[in-house]
Amino acid sequence: MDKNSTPPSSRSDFLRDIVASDLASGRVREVVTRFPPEPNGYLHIGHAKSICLNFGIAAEFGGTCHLRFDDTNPSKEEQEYIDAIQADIAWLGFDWGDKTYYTSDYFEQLYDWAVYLIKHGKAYVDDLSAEEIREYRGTLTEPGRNSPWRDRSTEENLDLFERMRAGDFPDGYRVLRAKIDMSSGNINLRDPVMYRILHSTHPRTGDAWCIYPSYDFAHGQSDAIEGITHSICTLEFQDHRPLYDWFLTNLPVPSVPRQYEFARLNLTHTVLSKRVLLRLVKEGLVRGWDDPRMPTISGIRRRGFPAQGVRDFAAMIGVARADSVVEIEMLEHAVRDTLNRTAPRRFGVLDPIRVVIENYREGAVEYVDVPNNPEEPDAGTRAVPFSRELLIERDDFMEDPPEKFYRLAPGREVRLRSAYFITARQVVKNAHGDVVELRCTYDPATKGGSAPDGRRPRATLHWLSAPHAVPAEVRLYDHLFASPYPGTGGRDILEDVNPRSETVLRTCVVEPSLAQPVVGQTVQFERLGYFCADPDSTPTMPVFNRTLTLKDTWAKLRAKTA
RNA sequence: UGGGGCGUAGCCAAGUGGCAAGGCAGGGGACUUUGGAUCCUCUAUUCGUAGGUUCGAAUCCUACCGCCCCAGCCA
Repeated sequence: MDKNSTPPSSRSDFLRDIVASDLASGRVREVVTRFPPEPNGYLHIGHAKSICLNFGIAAEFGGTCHLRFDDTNPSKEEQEYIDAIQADIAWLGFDWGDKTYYTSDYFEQLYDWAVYLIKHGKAYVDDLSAEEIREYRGTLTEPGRNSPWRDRSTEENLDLFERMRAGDFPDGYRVLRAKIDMSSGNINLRDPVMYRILHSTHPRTGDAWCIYPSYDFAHGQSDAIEGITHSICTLEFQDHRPLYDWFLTNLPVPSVPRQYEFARLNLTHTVLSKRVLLRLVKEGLVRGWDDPRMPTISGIRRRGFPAQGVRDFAAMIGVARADSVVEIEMLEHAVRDTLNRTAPRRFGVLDPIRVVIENYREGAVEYVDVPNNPEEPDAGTRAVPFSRELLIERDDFMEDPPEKFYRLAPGREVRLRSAYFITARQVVKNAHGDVVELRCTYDPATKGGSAPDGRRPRATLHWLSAPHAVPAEVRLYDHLFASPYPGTGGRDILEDVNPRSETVLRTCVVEPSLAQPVVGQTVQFERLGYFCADPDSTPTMPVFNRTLTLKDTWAKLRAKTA
């Protein structure tokens, strides 16, 4: 197998064990899973875990995975989200063929099943108000009480339910409830609401309905209709499983799926709550759902994270039932790992300082060959212009260098990557004492970056020919939340937003090959990190988002010393 | 004081009665035309705690402790 596509580990986990044994025992012939997003927001990295799980299991066991929009609440759902969700899953690299479903496609069948339960005395129309229902439900430690409407006749229930559908009542006027057990220790079994009245236009069914099924009444039956074998969801639905099973055993469903739960993803320095994400967008704290700092799929895509890295991350963290918070460094590792193998190397200087090579012929230009990716020789080389006036990173020079600083300093020789060795001869400063230019000399014998006499400079710097350098804007990103556990201090979580999560640099320069970058392509600026061309790029000003820095042991050393 | 879950290293996580995988993070070193990458190497006598069963327990039993979820006409 190609090392570039080797999964981090072909692991087994409790879900794969269950699927394998169901297949072995013949309980199921073929595996059918589903990813069931509600189209009320954008998908985030937590959904990516679920997507990789559901599509991954289906693929590994030769089954199929459906995409089903769980669109039972038109007051929160929009077509924009339906479109974005599909784009995100496709980008992640999964293909659901023609298996696109909507819970709303089953509204008629669900309605019929509700009537079926009424006829069997297992559902009733309740006239209690929302508040009364809450009161009658009891508490965690006290049982609930039966609604006075619980024992209506079948005829009356049928008539009322029909009129609910017909639009005879305003929102919230009545609900249809399952008749189960008001004293159950499991609150979900205390006569859960099956249908509520909602005069709201649905993105798909328009105004055809004014009653909508609840999640509990829709999900299991939708699974059954589609022949889902393993209905995988997150831990908070554990308490709903008895209800999920109750509907399936009390209804003439075509198949009997089973629900399994796993722990949802939590990430340090990150918030994965649709509610909070929506607020960040609505309150303008970020550039939108696809802001490069957002943990949304569209955000990390714009940031430059490769889908492969996200998939590797999902495989790396595994699946279990214990609540956990994964350190974001793991995600970053997976992303760096794939980018290291695949990202083309380029030169970019974020904070340029001028270097004049005094012994280099004025007006001369030569092109040096630079490897596109040392990790992959087949990627070839490119020609980068070199001339008398260069630009290097300001951080790569120190007039009075501390110990362990190996880069350029007065009198010191360093290598310019793939070009020549240069030695700093003189420092030019302005009236404020700021270094504005370095006068250097080069050794013509070191062309290509190696010396015939075998001497080897301690440092290699990236560089640009000043007259050929292309101005660019670079946006530096850091964690959206500085705290590893945002929102835990009793503050409003939005107060924890890192004010330095985005830094815009407008005086950067990049090599000529990046003048018209491919938007969405991530390259490595050598020695700096990975950068992805942003859609905000214009023909005269490319814009790059810093995906991640390279690991920087010098920065770490310096921080430790300071 | 009801119901449902979960506790293995700083963080994920294997392990299902035979003597604690792996990854991330961190430390040390080698190599290096990216202070990147790569490569070596170190980090749990111990599995929430206490008892018990057994030749043998992270795995079985008992009790206790801690954490998470549930009282939407959200999903």
